[in-house]
Formats: sequence, structure tokens, C-alpha cells
Amino acid sequence: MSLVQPSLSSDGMKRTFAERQEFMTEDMPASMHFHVVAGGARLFKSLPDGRRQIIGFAHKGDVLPAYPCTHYHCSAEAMRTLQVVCIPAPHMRQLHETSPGACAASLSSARQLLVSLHNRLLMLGRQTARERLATFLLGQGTRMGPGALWPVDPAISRADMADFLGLTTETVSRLLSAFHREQLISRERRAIHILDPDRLRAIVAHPE
Amino acid sequence: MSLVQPSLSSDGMKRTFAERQEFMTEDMPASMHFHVVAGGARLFKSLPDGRRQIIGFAHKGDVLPAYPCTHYHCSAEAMRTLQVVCIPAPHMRQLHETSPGACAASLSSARQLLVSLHNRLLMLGRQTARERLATFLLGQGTRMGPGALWPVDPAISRADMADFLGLTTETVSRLLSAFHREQLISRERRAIHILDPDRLRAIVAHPE
DNA sequence: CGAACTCTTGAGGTTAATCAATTCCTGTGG
DNA sequence: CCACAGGAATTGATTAACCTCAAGAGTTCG
Repeated sequence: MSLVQPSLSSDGMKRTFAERQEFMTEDMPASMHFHVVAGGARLFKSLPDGRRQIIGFAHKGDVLPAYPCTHYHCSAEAMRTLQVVCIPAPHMRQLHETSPGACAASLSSARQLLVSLHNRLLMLGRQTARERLATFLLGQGTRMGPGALWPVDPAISRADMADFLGLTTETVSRLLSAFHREQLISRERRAIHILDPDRLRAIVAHPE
Repeated sequence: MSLVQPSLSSDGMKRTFAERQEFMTEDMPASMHFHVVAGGARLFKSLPDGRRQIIGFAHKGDVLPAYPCTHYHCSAEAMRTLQVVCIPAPHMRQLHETSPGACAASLSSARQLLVSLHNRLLMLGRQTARERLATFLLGQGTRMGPGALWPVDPAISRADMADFLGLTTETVSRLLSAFHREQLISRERRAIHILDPDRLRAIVAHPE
């Protein structure tokens, strides 16, 4: 999932966060929108006992919006050095009130996100571990458009995949090994390359 | 979850659907928004082999929007006799382009939905069956505001709960029996009443 | 080179699914 | 009003998928 929103005016405060820095937490007052300029971030929610669910990943161009509540509703952490432009919430609100185009663009991006979240509900609620991982790999592979196949972002660890897919790292690891044995992917260092997208798609659509 | 959006002008086509009628499907061109006037609907996605995930329920006042794609991305079925006002997508788009207020309202409602979906991702990915059902019951109880406690809508079957929570009807049934034994809820006919919201909340926050 | 992670693999346990009866409603027709 | 049929819900026994715990292998980086 990506939080795509058309680029905004570049006024506002630039900030840089170090790898692993948590720059947004669930109980923080939501005063800023963050527009990612460079780097990547993971968005997640946690339960009191430490269980974590990754909501999505944010890349260059995405906007992490302050939702219409007093607090952020999820946390965000830099996956590597992260540069953002901070847009104060009132500033953004004013922009939405005065420019129908800006508001329509935000609405459109919010709806794209809704569609992708609906698909994730289906995935987490009804798909097997094998199907989830295949879906994830295909999503990573085509995250820049359906043209070429990209490897999985090496900043995404097994633990991240597990927390994204509602599984454990061990299960993810075992399934990656299985996919490797079946020649669906290759693994060199931390990089995962998709070798056979068609058969991955078959796993998603048509479990055996 | 509800799909709240401020009331819209009442021009547009009124339609009525019978109980169980599927008036929106995933592969149908998305030409209309449906504004629910009376009755209720379940929104869901399905896999080719029949597995179903309920995305949410829509009640009076909610709007089922045509998302910015060529097709609806999920299906909807009347839970009982359903009355809707159909708003053609181009009409709505024009409204959004000319009235910043209308667009801002839609954006705000979309963002509310995003927040609730984030919580559902956490639920489906990381909570146990017991925690999920407790969360669901509390959500049903407080769906009209945090004032009073409502019983679960009797139009929601065990199968619906299961498909909402990513479980099976058997598991839902067993857990309801357990909650009943523990005096957390009462069951008379199909109606489920919450007896002890505090202990249900304890189950959600603090699994034993 | 070695310490600290991260990842992989194995063995065994748990949760929830599956399969299979019954029981309980609900609505219909006698 | 009661009998009956069909569906929905409950309950039980068993299985399967995934998790947990544990150990070892591979990476990364000082």
C-alpha cells in the first residue's frame, strides 16, 4: 500500500529523521501532515502487549495525513534516513477549504487507500499465509506500476513482512524458503527477486 | 463501522431493494453512489472459491460511494428492505468540484473510515478470536454513540459476524456461548444484549 | 575478527478450522 | 393453533495451519 497524494506546495518545514526513529505515535496530538520527500517509513499500530500490525509503507511522494481527530491514529517510523516536509494541519485545512482541486485530490487519494485497505481486510481475514505472502510479493514487485518487476525493498525485514501480513517471522521465512524451492523467487543477501509472477498470481487466485 | 457522510440533496433516483438482494457487485461499472435512506446493507468482498470478507455494514444516513475506478470494488446486499437514493457519479463529482464544503465533508468521512479500517487491520491481523468478538460486540453496542448500549442488529447472522471477523460461524457460536456462560452477554431469540461492557473492554485491552 | 542482529530451520504445542450431528428458531400450511 | 420443513445456531470430535520455543547459520558493521 502507498499513501499517494499529488505533490503539494513546498513551503513548510523540512525535517530529517534517522533510521528507526519514530516520528509519529498513536497518542501524539495530530498537528502536522508529513509529506515524504526522500526515504521510507513504516506505519503501524500496536497493542499494549507489543503485538504490532503494519498498516502500510510510505515512500517518496506519499503524504501521511493528520486525520480529523485530536491524535494520530497510528505510529510511523523511518525505515532509513527520512526527509519530510511538515505541513501544519490548519494550513492544509485552509487549502482544502479554498481550493476545490486540492480537496478533490486528497479525497481521491483517500479513496484509493480505502480500496487498498478493503483488499487487505480480505487478505487478513480470509487468505492463507501462502496466499498473503504471494500477494505481498506481487504488490512489492509492481509498486512502481505494472511495467517492470522490482525486488522487495531490502529495508523491509522479515518482522515487517510478518507484521504486515498478520503472521510470524518464522512463518514468513519458511514460506519464502518454500517459494525459493519452487523457483518462484530468488534470494541473494536480503534482496528478494520475483522469478515467476504468473505462478505467484496463480497462488493468489487459485489456492491448490 | 459505518459509512457516515452528511446528508445530501434529496434529488436523484429513489430505489428500493428486497432483503438479500445484491444491488452492487465488484465487477459492476461504478456509475452511482447509494445514499441509504432506510434499512441496512452489508458490504463485502469475495474470493473465487466463495470465501467472503464483510467490509462493513451500512445504515440509514450512510453513503456507499462509487470509488474513483471503473468498477465497484466490493459488493453490497440488502440486510432487509432497503431504500436508497442513487446519485450519479458525475453529479457527485461536479458537486465536489463546485462546493468545497461538500468535498471537505466527503474527505472527512473518508478519513473516518480510514481510521476505522486501520483498527480492523490490527484486529484481523493480530487479535485472537475472543478479542475480535469482544471488540465487535462493543462496536455494535456503541454504534449510535457512547451513551447507551444497543443490542446487536438481529439482521446480522452468525455467518455475517464470522465473515466480518475473519472466523467461522462455529467459532463465533462457541465464543458467544462462552461469553454467555461468563455473564458478559445475554441471548434471547436472535438478540444479543451486552451485560458487562467493562469486562468486554478488559478482554480487548488485556487478554488473559 | 567478533559481536549483535537477522534469518532459517526444526520440534512440539495451540488456536481455530473442518467435519458431523443435533437442537432451535421461523415461517408456512393444514 | 399446531405440525412440519428449511434454515440457522449450537455443540462435539478431530484435524490442520500457524505459533511458540529453541538452536544454529548467515549478515552487517564496528
